[in-house]
Amino acid sequence: MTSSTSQPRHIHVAGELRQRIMRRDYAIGQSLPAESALCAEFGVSRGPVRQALATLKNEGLIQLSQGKPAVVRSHDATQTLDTFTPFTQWARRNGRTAGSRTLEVARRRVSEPAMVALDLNADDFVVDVVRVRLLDGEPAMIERSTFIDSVGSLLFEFDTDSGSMTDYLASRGVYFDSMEHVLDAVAAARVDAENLGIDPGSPLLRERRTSRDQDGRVFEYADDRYRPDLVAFSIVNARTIDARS
Amino acid sequence: MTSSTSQPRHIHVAGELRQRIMRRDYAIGQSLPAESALCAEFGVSRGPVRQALATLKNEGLIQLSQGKPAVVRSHDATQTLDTFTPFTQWARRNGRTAGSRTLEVARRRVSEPAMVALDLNADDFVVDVVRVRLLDGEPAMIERSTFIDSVGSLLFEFDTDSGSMTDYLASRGVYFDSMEHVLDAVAAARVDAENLGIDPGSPLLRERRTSRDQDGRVFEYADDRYRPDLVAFSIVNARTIDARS
DNA sequence: CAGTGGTCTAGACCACGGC
DNA sequence: CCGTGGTCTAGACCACTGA
Repeated sequence: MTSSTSQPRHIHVAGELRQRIMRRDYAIGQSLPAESALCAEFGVSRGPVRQALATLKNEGLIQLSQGKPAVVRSHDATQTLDTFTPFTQWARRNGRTAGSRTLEVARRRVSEPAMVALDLNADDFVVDVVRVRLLDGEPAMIERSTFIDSVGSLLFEFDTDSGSMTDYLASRGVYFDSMEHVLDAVAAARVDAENLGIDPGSPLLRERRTSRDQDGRVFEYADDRYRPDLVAFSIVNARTIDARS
Repeated sequence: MTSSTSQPRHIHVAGELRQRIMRRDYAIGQSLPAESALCAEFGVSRGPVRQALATLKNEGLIQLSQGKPAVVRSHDATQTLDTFTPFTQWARRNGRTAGSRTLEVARRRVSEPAMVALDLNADDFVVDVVRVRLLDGEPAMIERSTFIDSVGSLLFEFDTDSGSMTDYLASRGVYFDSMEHVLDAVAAARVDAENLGIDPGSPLLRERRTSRDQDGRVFEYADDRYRPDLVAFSIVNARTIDARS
């Protein structure tokens, strides 16, 4: 009877340990309890415990090595693969307020790059959403999302300035299951510059994203451009627990 | 008696499946054999098979879902967390030739940003290595690495133009175990522009990297600047097999 | 040397997918 | 409905760590 109705044990263990680490119960460099101790404490076998530790390792929180217990590496999971969490959630987690100013929501024929990414035909319709995203009130990013028609049509019933589009889509049964990101740099176009309050030609960090739902279907293509003085991407590239060769 | 002396079974299974996928034995969208079939074929229990599948999922090669076998998502693992493999290896894997033109290898007192990243004192010595990295003969990136003294001193016995610094360090017992990357964009400084053959002020993709060895010690800090017209970072952000909350 | 994590097995139960 | 993957257990062996 630990907490909610029925959560997989390894998730519960991971959550509990993550909380302790972020609460700074352990100093950086300090060891976690041995696996056997964790098994005893949580009343589970080694499987779930090891799965939980693998999760924390992937989040960059701990360091695993053979022969000795896991060691705390970092107190916050901000810098993670999960840095690619949706803008709103990311801001909230970092104690900042996210805002949004919608420039347009339009149903139209698909553009060239989106057509390729979404695997559509030239005469297919899509829904484009262009928004300026604010961090603590300041323009930090300009986001150009293109959704396949079936998903995009849901957005006309949604106030795109009000909150998290991700949460809204999830409530309508569309989950972001995996995303593919391509990162590079571009010079700010005139529109970009005007909306972000910077000089044309100054460097922007660009993220082009392809999102898939739980069934592996691509449903979003996005071109996001960030002001590098306000936002940077941080990624922990821990050798995956099982990738060695 | 499958292959080498004694390789963990899950690594062998992952390698075999990876090879089949990249060899295009399965079309994209096609299902892999069921876990039970894989168990039978490789003569192992479900544990190793599932660990192998988790690896491939993390590499973005397959899609896992409950109730049905894994589905092939991509034929090549180029776009992976492992995109952060060392430059030389990355180039080789993509069928391109990597080159290197060393600008300097110098032992000197640590610079401000490296001091912070490496957790050193202002009067500590480090070894700076500045190189222009070439792709098929063309300048693609300028790399400024700073190594802690004990590691950097190894580099004076190494021809930094000859091959992979990573491989060389590994041969001397220094392994890159995990790295932390911060990505943003900067305008090309005059030096950058000259060495990369571009205009000053044009946008560059910057990667600042902190590398740790197998014991979790930070030993390298690097500031790499890429020409965005030649290189982009590609990352697959699959929901980790065990991270759900 | 004893304790630890890395790996593996055999068997089990459940929730979900598709027929 | 049966087969699938998601999860879990109990027990085992080995390689490595550190006193």
